[in-house]
Amino acid sequence: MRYWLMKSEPNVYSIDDLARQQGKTDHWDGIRNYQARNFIRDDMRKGDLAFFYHSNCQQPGIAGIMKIAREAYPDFTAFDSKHKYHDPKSDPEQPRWFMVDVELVRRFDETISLQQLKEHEKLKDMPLLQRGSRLSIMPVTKPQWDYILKLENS
DNA sequence: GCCAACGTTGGC
DNA sequence: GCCAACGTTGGC
Repeated sequence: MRYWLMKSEPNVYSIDDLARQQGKTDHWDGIRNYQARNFIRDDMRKGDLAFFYHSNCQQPGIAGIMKIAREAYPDFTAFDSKHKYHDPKSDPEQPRWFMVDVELVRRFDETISLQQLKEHEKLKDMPLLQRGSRLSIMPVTKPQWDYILKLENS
């Protein structure tokens, strides 16, 4: 079982939006980066856990936990010419982009802020904290995962 | 809104 | 295959 961190801009799609979905489950669309795609397509498995990270907002940080509810399948928004995530280079015969389904496990009472994460030497190797890193889907090691969970109530 | 860092595109 | 130009990301 693996652990992940998945970024989303809350003004586009927040953890509250996920909480409002039927069964608190939704597809995670719009990944248009090859490294991120490879992670979800090749390495994510049903039952893996992921942090929901809010990016590009007033308080960037980890807002809660999700579970991977369905493994990778073609991102159908790429096929829709009217969709903002449309990519003419992806077609149903040879899909370029993939998505998974996620299910909300729980929201944190308070977001674990990026600033807070930066304060911990134990987390300094996370891709999230690397200078200039823009990766939107990234693996989290078990020690990192456990360490971050302990920050929740500190 | 600014801007540094990064990924992608496309001419050559 | 190089690399300049461009678009995007995301913290601040």
